[in-house]
Amino acid sequence: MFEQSSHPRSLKAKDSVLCATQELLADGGLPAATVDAISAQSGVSKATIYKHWPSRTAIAAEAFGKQMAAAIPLPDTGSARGDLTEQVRRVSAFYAGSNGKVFAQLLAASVTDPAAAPYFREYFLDARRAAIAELWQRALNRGEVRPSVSAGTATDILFGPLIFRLMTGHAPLTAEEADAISSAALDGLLQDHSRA
Amino acid sequence: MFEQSSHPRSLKAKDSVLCATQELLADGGLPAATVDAISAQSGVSKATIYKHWPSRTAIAAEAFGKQMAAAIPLPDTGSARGDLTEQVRRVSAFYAGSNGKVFAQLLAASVTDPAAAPYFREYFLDARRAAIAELWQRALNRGEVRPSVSAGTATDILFGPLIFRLMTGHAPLTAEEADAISSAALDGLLQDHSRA
Amino acid sequence: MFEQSSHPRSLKAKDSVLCATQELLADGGLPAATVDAISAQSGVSKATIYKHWPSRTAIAAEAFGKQMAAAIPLPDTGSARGDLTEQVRRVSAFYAGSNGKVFAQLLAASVTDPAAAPYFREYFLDARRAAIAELWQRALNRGEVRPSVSAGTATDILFGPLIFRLMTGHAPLTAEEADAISSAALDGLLQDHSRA
Amino acid sequence: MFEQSSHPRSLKAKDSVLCATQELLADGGLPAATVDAISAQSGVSKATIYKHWPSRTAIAAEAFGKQMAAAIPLPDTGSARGDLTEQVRRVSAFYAGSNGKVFAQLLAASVTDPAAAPYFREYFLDARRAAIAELWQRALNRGEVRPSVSAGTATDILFGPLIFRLMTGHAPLTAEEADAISSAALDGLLQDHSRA
DNA sequence: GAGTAACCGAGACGGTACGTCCTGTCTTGGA
DNA sequence: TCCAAGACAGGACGTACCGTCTCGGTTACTC
Repeated sequence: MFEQSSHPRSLKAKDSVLCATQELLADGGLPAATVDAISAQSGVSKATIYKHWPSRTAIAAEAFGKQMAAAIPLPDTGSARGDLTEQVRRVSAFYAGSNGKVFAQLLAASVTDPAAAPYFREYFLDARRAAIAELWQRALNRGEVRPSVSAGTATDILFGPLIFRLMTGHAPLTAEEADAISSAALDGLLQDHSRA
Repeated sequence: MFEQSSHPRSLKAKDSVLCATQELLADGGLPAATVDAISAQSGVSKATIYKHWPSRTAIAAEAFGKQMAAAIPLPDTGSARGDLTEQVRRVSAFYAGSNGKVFAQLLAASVTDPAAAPYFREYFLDARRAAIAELWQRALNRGEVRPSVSAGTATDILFGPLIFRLMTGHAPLTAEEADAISSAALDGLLQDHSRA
Repeated sequence: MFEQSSHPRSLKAKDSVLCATQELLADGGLPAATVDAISAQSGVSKATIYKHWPSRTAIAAEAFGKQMAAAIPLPDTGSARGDLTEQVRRVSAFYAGSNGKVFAQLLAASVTDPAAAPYFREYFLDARRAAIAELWQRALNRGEVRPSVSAGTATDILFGPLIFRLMTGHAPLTAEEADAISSAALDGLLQDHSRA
Repeated sequence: MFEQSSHPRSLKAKDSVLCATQELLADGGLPAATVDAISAQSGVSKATIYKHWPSRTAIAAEAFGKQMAAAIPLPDTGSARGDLTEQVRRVSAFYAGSNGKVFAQLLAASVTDPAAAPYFREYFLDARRAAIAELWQRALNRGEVRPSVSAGTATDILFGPLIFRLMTGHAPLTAEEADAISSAALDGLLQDHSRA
């Protein structure tokens, strides 16, 4: 029930590190969040940092993920189409902003650094995908979406294009583009009678 | 008529570099393709290498892109649905293999290294997207696909999910999954009368 | 009658530490006798260790000194020349062995770590020098040695060369070399007619 | 004849390093001469430093050795006794000063760091011992010293005691003590009638 | 053909970050 | 009251790679 660690200072150190990392990420993106810089800014020694995280990418993922957890609240418009359209728009806007840059750097770093991948997934993907899955299940119960399509597949189709554009920059992430994507994708995901 | 470059050695040097890089990529992925290693393996000095490319990622993009150019020939099944379904399957299979790993590393590196992004786009995205766009246009002419959806949007919806999975590894890239994606996506992209 | 110390654990802790340190020294020399390693091996916490010794070198000096106290018993051949020659030979042999290595490391560490120097002196030098001094005094009483030379100076002249060789390794520490040193030192370096 | 290195910058870098190290040694002794500090002070990167020397002790040995090469010129009083007595006095005075501290640290470090030992020997021992050997040979030719004693043994007997005292600090390094040592060593320790 | 550029290999170099190691202090909770 | 257990800051270590630079030899055009 309670934090029973015999050494509660761990918590203070972790907090300091995450807080310092957030500042560094905000200032200079992932490249600025070197372990040395985090150590200097947080007052936590490198050795301690490496006791808590396997790599700097993992730290950054946790720091940025926690900070961004509530940045994109799930919409509730009453309809699956409305919810999903809005959510695609929100995620697109998030990716388009300065946070999107950091997110992309983080995702990129997770590819290179296998130790960080689980952190990235935990702090960015899992919760969000679960929320979308719940939303999808509700819509399914209401008969709004095609039962043949799984929540995971739907999520990938709706948000994969945004990731694609974020990573390669081959197309903009404007609200119009977001709507174009969600509109085209939803026509295949929703039941016919739910289509616009 | 003849090669009239005043310094044809450039060409040999470029070739050597690209060839060496391909080998290094095949052996140890992008991390193995350090500039020092490329220089050593190719016999081309670092100075010369930096005369031809802005960064190691650019070299790797060009080397890997050229090698993979013909790895995924566009299908021609006679129908838009058939072509696109098959293409999604092929790309998915490519991503799932060992080359997909390198591709992911390359895409990740392009995020970090702005100088390499154009190379990545030229050698991986542009030609392929153009080909899909052409395929899309043909389908459009035949009335198989919805005119409201642009080729770019369609491409992103079909292949973005694969990129998403490749980068995060949150879901497998099997043929079944590829079909699930293309099937669900195409229902929104194709004209009603073309749907399965 | 019984162990009546108010904190008998101290004694046990000291013993454990010294014993553990001896093992570590035997296995890997001074570099292996890390405070963490000593703590782990002895089951005595670092805090407790630092209550008893000022530094790890001090621990090692005490541990190794106690162990080696009786390793080189003073000879008693009946004559000053015989005793001193034999003693130089014994010390040389000791230095030449694997224990000599540890001894050298300890002496070296004492230079760097001022807190350990008294420990080193207590456990290695004082008793031995006192013994030699006693031997010297006996010889003096018997008229065997020059009264103009103090016991300390004689000790330095006889054993300084061994230390010199041990530390720099510029010459071997064989029995022959030991004899050459003691012989020359005991006789003097100059020709008789050149002496003051 | 001339320095024909294809990369003369090596020399500048080496010089900078040695010069910076000398300053650091003068200011804070060997502990101050960390590789990081040397790098910072000299403007030479750590990687380059490690290309030229195997360890910081080696750098310090070379830097300090070169600086001190001429610090103790060999005396020439006309007699072996005079020369050797004076030389022992000079070396003792050198050891007693602040440079002696650094010398002791260097010798101590050479024990711990095998890679540095050759540097120490080259820059401190070899030349000096060779000079003494020459002096010894001259004295031998003049019949001043015993032919049964080698130059090396004589050197060890005369200077070993100084090293011994320098390292352990068990006795002072005053001029009087130096004279006591050289006098006793040159004459021998035993009474004439006790000698073999 | 000899002269003269541009070009190239080789690799040293400064810089930056890495991840590891050990020390000596300090804290906590249990015996 | 004392201790084991071990977290922690601090700081040096030696390594890796980057991208720049300099050197001296070679090549291939020019005259």
